[in-house]
Amino acid sequence: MSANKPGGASARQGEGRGVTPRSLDYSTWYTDVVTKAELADYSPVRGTMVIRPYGYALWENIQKDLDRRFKETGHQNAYFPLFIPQSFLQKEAEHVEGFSPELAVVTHAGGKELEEPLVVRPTSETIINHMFSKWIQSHRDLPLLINQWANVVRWELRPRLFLRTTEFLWQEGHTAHASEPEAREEVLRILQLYRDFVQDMMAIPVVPGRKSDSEKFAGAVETFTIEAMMGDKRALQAGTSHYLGQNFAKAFGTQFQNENNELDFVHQTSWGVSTRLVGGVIMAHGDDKGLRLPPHIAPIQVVIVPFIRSDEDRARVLPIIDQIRQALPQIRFQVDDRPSLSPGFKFNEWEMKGVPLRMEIGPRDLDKNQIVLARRDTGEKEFVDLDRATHALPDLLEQIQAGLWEQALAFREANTRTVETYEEFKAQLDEVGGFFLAHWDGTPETEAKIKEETRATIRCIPLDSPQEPGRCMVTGEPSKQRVLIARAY
RNA sequence: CGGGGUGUAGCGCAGCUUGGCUAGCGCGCCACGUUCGGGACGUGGAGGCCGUGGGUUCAAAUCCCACCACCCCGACCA
Repeated sequence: MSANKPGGASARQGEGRGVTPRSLDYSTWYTDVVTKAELADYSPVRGTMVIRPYGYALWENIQKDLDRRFKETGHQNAYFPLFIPQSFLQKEAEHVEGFSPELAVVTHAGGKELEEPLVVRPTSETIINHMFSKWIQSHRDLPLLINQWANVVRWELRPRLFLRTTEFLWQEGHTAHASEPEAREEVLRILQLYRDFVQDMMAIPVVPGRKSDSEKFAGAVETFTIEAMMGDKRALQAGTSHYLGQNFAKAFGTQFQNENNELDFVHQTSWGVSTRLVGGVIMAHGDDKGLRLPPHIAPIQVVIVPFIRSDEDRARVLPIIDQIRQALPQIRFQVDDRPSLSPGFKFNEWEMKGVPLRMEIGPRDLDKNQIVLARRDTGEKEFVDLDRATHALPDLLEQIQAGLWEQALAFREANTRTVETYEEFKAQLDEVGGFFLAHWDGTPETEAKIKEETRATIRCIPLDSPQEPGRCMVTGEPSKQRVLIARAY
């Protein structure tokens, strides 16, 4: 039976109340979760999406915490324009080569053809350097630590909700420093910041590492990455931090006078995470009932479903709810008192939306002076004495945060293998998939061969794995360290 | 760009092979009532340029041609 006939995978999409099971069709499961949890919806222009209020609230929570971390490390927010003169892109050779194929270009405006076409920014290194070159004169102007929250456009060939949309939201940090060591320190500081954020807030374990030359950012000297494992065992690049060296500084003349009265080019970094993180949290934690959100970033942490059948019930139940909410102002509550829907319907809906904790309360509970708490991560229900509720709720949220982390970590560990030979690698990749730690001779030729033959890529050269002499699994040439290889999004 | 599909009510689909009745079904939506501790039920109701343009025909959702859009798989990528 072909995939698009009735009964095939895509025919199931959107059907019924639940989502397509992950085991049946992971890709359709993902799309189902995004649309049914009301995170996003398709927009009329190919590859673009509308981020719906619930999805946007999730992004805002991500933004809020990251923004705080950026500011704590001395960065300031600014905003640079969407339009960039086409000639700017062409000033840095690798940059233009890397981005040309995916640019959206404005050629007409105000009813006339433009003198010079404008590129809709795919990233802002060029326009920011243009400005930096005006703002920086002295070593006293450095370091310059700028971040911007923005939308960017990349005309990707194969879009996918949140993971790769034509237009996406992100933050891009751009910094200029007086020396290479200082800039490199910044690159790793941000990588660590990203790692802490994704692990502590999103409960997704990541492998920090350096990208191979062929995988690095167009125009960078070195690119660092955090790589996460998704529920189908594929890798997701969750954030990148680039050491740009003096490449852009030289292209744009971003110079300063140092303490020795010499003119020098600044050393730069850039780094970003995007709305792709939302896709990451879906695929790292979601199950066949839908989304499972880590409490630290969940727009709604506790949904309260009251059982109310009469005014008398209402008079008993609502004050208790108010009391609990007032006692816990730090928790994000939502009370679902929609009268026309049955409790079962509500339970399923909030499970689809991944709310970490559900609190049930009705006359029957109040008779016993208790409430019911149901965890989204384990599905467990427990009865809690009313007077213990204000302690139980925050405790449980932390347990759920930790529980999701433990599950994701255990899953990654169980699906990460060290392999010695290319045959072993290929067999295991097809049979079980996942992350592979293997020796590589460091050449682009071998890297290309692996990619060509297996569709897996070298995700990174991990930073925190030990130096360990070995032989490349493909060529047998010497290698100093194992690298992380996987199929990726 | 290559391969595979799909466009019919808000969503999911049937109808097309073999042209013809008032274009159906499920879910959702609206009103009222009964329900409500794991996806409730009854009654009544609203909602359609059948993707777009052209052609064939007495007659087109249905046949022919062209176009457009979107989805899935690959190459590019945060």
